[in-house]
Amino acid sequence: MLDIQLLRNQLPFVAERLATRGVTLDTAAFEALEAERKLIQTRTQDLQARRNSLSKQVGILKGKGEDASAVLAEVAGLGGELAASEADLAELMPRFDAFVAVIPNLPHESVPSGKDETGNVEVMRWGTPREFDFDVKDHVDLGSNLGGLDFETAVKISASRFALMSGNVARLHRVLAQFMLDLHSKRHGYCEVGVPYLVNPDSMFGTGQLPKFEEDLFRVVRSDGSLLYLIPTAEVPVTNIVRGEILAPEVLPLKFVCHTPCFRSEAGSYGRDTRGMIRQHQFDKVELVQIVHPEKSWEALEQLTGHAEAVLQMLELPYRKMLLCTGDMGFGAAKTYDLEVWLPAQNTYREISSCSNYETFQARRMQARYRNEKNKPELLHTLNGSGLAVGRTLVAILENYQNADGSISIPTVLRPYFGGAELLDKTG
RNA sequence: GGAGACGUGGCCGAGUGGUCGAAGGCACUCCCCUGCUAAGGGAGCAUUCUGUCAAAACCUGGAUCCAGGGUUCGAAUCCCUGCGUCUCCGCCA
Repeated sequence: MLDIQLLRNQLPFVAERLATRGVTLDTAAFEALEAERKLIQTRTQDLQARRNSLSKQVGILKGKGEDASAVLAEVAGLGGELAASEADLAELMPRFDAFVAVIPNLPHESVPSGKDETGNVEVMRWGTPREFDFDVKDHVDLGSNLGGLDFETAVKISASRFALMSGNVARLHRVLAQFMLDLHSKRHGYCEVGVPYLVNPDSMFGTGQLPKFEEDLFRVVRSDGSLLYLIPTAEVPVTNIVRGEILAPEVLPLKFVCHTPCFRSEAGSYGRDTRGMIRQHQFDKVELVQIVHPEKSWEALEQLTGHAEAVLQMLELPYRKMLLCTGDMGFGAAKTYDLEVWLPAQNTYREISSCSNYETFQARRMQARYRNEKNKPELLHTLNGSGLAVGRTLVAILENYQNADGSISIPTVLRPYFGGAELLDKTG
């Protein structure tokens, strides 16, 4: 959420920055809401002040045993007007809040302007795509050959866009997650956390999924009618750890790593990436989250992105690092790097990690603060990034490490997890 | 699932409808005193919104004692609902 004061005081500037994202801020609508708010709120508060002071007088008079009927009559006359004014305010504020809640974050000044993904800027490439002297198979064929990837059975059990992994594929998938957790917790200084996979609407609001993106979520209706949502990313439960908290500055930065399944309805993506594991309703991801001092978030973004890159580098997977342009960034992000891994079967780079600094955008929604040098509560900055998407990493390993006979060489850093083995084949 | 108890500031804890945003204690900050890592004295110490202001500070006012409703001129205090915690029983591990 944006700072209300910024909207009030620098509306043209906000509108201009949002326009770079392709978002049109209805400034006239905001000004109308703000004018109405100011009128109704000040009127309501004046009436409340009057009511409070008269009621206090009643108490004083009665305490002295004197007659309070004159004051009571006066305050009685206020009742209707006050109730009406409070009702007006109660009607207006949700509209006001709803307006502000769907305004995206302002892009950082270092973010290039652009309409869509074609405006993204390649920052660097790492590694060289391998030359194959045989026809490459895609991960679906490779996984099937290994006897461990079965989408038909997954459909029988559940629905399309789910996968059934077994044997060596399931094991490789599990090992990848464990490798990432080990790396981030032992070498990069993150605290591993285990979190609920179902979260309440407040948490979804806090990180920005609600109210605007409900259609992307799976939701669960409980017997009492209340709602829980399946997490679309561990970012939601992990970042919400600090919701409503005022942290002591010395605990910063908080760094969490968390492995969870992620559930996305993928509404609106019909027909895209229908083959294979690239786009699933459920996928595993190891997420990095940092809660930092506001002056430290930009260096933290570089650091966090580097931690995600380290996974790719250690797995020796070629990738490129993209700086997203204004038009391609997510709702709450001020700046985002995407990491894209090379997929031989698609002959292209595909997103495998997205690392963002949200500055105060999520913290304001969550009221996540720390005590600053003046001992006053001040909003934190939040960041998160995939480190990495496990399903897509599995795809990348299968495709990049495939051999002519359909077996898969095991990346060096993973071999300890396989008892030193160097090759995965059907026998697993 | 059944029965009961409870939800107050960073923590503990008082508060039985009226000047309570809230006694007292602990912790913390500042000052004084003190020659010895102790003790004593004084002061301060919730959050948030709003008005004024270019802005900040100050100041004005509103709101907040789990949440949401209700009763009342007035609610931390009474009533209802929900959520949470604890204890006992049942159930399942």
